[in-house]
Amino acid sequence: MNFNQQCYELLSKIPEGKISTYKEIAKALNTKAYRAVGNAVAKNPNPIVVPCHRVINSNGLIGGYALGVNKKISLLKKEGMTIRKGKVLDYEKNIYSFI
DNA sequence: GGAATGACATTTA
DNA sequence: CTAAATGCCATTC
Repeated sequence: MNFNQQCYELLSKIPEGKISTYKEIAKALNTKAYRAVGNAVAKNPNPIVVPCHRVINSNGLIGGYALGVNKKISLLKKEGMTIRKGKVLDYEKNIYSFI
């Protein structure tokens, strides 16, 4: 239960125009449960309050979204990301480090 | 308490 | 580079 809250907290810290990966989030939480992170975000109760659409796979793929992948892509594009074939181009430059 | 699931990651071919 | 197989952790049934 608390684990999910931690994830949401980190997610809300991601600034606009930046993105993060499940692995990075897990690392920020000082754990290796990137799987659990994905699980936690998947069950996010408030997709509007928490910018969960800024989380993608470590290889740059969009992954999935509760409200639909197309919605996620649309949001990311709005944020300034360039997406090709379900993956974000130059995602490495826009990864948020969770300082 | 145990088995199954998932918005993943890494390694190998 | 793409594709398939294996491992992983927390949550849920």
